[in-house]
Amino acid sequence: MKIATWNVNSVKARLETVVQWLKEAEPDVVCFQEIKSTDETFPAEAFEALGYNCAVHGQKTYNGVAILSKRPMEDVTPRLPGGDGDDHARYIEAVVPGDHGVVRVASIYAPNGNPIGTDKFKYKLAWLERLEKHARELLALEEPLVLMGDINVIPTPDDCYDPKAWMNDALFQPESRAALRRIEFLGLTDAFRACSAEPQQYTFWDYQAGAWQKDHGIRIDHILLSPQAADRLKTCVIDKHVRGREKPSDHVPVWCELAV
DNA sequence: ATGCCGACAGGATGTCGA
Repeated sequence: MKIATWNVNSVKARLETVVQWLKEAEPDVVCFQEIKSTDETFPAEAFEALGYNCAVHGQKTYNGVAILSKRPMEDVTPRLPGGDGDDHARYIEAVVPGDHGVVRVASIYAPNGNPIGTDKFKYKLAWLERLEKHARELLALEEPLVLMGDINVIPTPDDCYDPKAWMNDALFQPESRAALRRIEFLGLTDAFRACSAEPQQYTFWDYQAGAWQKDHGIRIDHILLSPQAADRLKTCVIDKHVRGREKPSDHVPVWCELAV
């Protein structure tokens, strides 16, 4: 089963680009982040025409996540538990049938958290703590689990072009990195790092300052696997070339192949 | 030191992203 994640930076502005990639990559399941559309305005028809079922948790203007699956999904849960009063659409989870049992998949859009020293940074850390708590509960199910999306954390200095340039950014704060480590240390495997130790492999390049041309990127889109999913991991790939196309998202797709 | 670019809402330009 090929399972992908992609922060598309507006599904409506990106529809042509996204459809082209879906036709080429043919993922069985794909998680989108930053769809920037409501459930009502999500262009489901374009994806249904390619054979996908859509589970959408959207909101107007900002955020918004979705899961597309060729096979019908079960147990669709459009929110992260906890955080009462939090109305950001940043999490959706569903169960997808495979050839040899089910896989639980979550599309995650963690808060950016900039600037540091503000309520936005506190919100980021609190949100990641909620994710940790939920991940602990899901891991107790002892089933193949794929937590994937724009986690908005640079895990190590090897995952950015210039650690100094990110020193004062929320994405590279010690507290942010520790929050991601705590989630991973519950027993989740970074699928990309399980397949490659190569440094400077990025999933995001800023639109500004010629970041793409200079390869000034960061790796912030992650695929985290439960032991039952990691045992079935065959490969994990960053579709870097997509960033060089017309009208690109600032993020590129990341996908893994699981023997499920 | 700051903006650079891009999407959005709305109808100019401020907010947000990372």
